[in-house]
Amino acid sequence: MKYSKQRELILETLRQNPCHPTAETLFALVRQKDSSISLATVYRNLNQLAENGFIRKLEHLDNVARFDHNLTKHYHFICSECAAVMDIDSDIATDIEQRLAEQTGLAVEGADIFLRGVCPNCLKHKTN
Amino acid sequence: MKYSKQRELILETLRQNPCHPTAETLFALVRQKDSSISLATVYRNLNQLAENGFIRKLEHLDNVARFDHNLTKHYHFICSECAAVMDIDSDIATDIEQRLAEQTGLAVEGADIFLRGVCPNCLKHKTN
DNA sequence: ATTAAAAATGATAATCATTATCACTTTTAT
DNA sequence: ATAAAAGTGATAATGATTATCATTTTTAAT
Repeated sequence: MKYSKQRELILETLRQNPCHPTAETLFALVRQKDSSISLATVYRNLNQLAENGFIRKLEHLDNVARFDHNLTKHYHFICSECAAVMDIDSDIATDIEQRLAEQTGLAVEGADIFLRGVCPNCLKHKTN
Repeated sequence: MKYSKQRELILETLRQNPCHPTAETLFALVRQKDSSISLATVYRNLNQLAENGFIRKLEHLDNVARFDHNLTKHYHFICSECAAVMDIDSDIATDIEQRLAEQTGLAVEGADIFLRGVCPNCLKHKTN
């Protein structure tokens, strides 16, 4: 992977916005700093950064891919009202991969846990 | 929801094919019984059946929606080689929703757990 | 049984996130 | 300094899904 200033800007912007943004959201943010950057470049670099382990691609939260700068083991909570994403500590399901491997003999590579619900902010504003 | 013979055929076909098929796969299967059924009808009815709780829509396994006739609480394992989907008993992560609610105070509505790995069949055929 | 409104269908166009293409530019190892 | 490799911007293509719409089917009331 050769250096590019666009990629550096994209990574920096993701790290400054730990809200699990989509490629489109990041594109808008990055455009503020580099008005000529292309959407294709954002997509390309986000995928490449994820493939090389610099960021995490969350493909299955939404129907859009979201990107996460946080590489530590954790899961995600998505608000069914506002679609905000929160990190959830991995100790809510300890050793789930190991347990599955033991119980079933399957070759488990990883686990993704997505929790759905209403975030505190939306709960506060709900009338019903 | 008014009766339709197309919807009945779609539901019946899904129940006979518990392999978590996509809409396209079901379309091909259903076409064998009703050669004039439309792809739009398959999509429409699968969504409607899921909305009404007759089936489950698995939107976040793949980048395609898959449909599950099994309404009991369970999670999924997807093979990274062949994309086959297996049901995983929910006791691998007991009370995960309740634990999260207690630990964080979040209003948890549900949990989806996706396990990734290699299925027994692919493992057998892997050379490396 | 008849009928009229509501819902469903089939065909196909539209949408939307993402990827592919390609001429041109930047990076980097020599 | 330079040439190959990799990256970029613009835009076309893709593919799953949804929307549209004229026609048909279902269903509840007469």
